[in-house]
Amino acid sequence: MLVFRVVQIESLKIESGLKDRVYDALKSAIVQMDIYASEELPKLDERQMAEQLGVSRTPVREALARLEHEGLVRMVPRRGAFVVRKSKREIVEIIQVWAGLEGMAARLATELASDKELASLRSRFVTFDSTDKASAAIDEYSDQNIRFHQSIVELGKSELLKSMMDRLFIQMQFIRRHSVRNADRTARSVSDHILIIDALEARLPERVHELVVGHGLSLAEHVNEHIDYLK
Amino acid sequence: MLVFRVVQIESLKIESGLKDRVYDALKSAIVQMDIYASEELPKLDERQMAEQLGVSRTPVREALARLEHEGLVRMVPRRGAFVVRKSKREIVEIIQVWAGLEGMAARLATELASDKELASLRSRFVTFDSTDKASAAIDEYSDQNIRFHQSIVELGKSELLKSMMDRLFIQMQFIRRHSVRNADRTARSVSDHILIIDALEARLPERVHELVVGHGLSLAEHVNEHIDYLK
DNA sequence: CGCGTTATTCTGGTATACAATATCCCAGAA
DNA sequence: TTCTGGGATATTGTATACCAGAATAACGCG
Repeated sequence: MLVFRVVQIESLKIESGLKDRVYDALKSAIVQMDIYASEELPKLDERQMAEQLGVSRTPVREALARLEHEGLVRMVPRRGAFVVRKSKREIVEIIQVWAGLEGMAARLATELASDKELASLRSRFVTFDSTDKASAAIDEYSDQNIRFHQSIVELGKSELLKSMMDRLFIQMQFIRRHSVRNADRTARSVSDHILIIDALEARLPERVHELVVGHGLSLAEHVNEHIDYLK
Repeated sequence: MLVFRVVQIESLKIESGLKDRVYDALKSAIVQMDIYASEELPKLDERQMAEQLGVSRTPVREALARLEHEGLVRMVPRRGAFVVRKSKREIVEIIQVWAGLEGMAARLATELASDKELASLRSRFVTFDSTDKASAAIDEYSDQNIRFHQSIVELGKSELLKSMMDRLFIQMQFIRRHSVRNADRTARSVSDHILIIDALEARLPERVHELVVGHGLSLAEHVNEHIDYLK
């Protein structure tokens, strides 16, 4: 049985230690990698990475452990760390969970978001795309799309919700780069967004929840049916 | 003559390293602690714990890092690791997220659960409580209640969903021990469960989703209004 | 006698050393 | 020539050593 000493905690200072910088470096490196390009899984060498970053293996291992917990990396005992390649099923699960969480965020937003915030949401996302969706910048629309969903999360005003969705979002980055830019889906997406904003302004929690979840699940279904480069 | 079958070793290999055992030991120790009993936060001393467990500090630190990531422990740079005490707001957020995920699980279950599984769900959870809810075992009902919700999660058949809810569940353990056993809530809970099972059997995704979410959120509200020992 | 300053100690963060084991290559036999 | 087995090598897992900063105690000054 473990015995713990008891102390009083006073200040909670937040310093970004070495391991955090290593973590950030590794994460961005991993996200940048094109996982689905080669057949072989890239292996992450601790020594090599430590040397490249100019630190010892210790913070590298801590960073890898965090990345493993977030699902970006798999550490096999005595074998090393590997970047994980998600199966289609796993990707679909991620999107489904995302949908559930975003739905809850939107639901909470009907109680917690101010009129001003909702007005801002509408002005930022409705005026822009609906007019010239067919024009040029599909990438720009894609960014806009992401910002819309992240705004929804913000309006839910739940730190936990936000942090969990951030973690899932990292995983979705992989897919986003490859995701088909489907004009049909884009159009439907825009109209869905309008419906969602309407329901938010009408303060209808159940309806918003259902709209957001349905919107998210349609993406899951689309990925499940049309994305074939995933095993 | 002996013939050996060729097996896939990777899936069978269950090597629990030293850090995993340390992790399990720490987690159970922390969960057992009564966090809200004393005013002071227990501090976790790395050296002391390493000595008690007969290992070096390294695996202890790795275990602490994992626990921090799961939200049970907070590591303050150069100050040490502390068991976290959740604020009421954080508890409410946990329950809300839980509700969102469980709702999604139930929704998925309307497509993925077999008739047999749903029948089993009904037989296990309806017959039992509705008759003698006022009788004796409130604790037993509480366990039954948990099993019901975990069954819902299982039926969603999403590993990700399950793992995320397991993590949240650990956090809720703290609260559960203190949670008020309210007869009124218990009664409503039972009838809610019946409605949920009905909707599952009717394969109505939106309705099940809404029922489960509503059920979960009612707990969040209850905690928010009636639990005062949380700061 | 009390408060502020400084010195010591204690603890966590990082680096490094050691041990265990998986991988790889080559030699020898079928 | 190919397959198997054993050893060399490389890499991870764990332990220990060292360093920096914070908590604490001791000391001196008002």
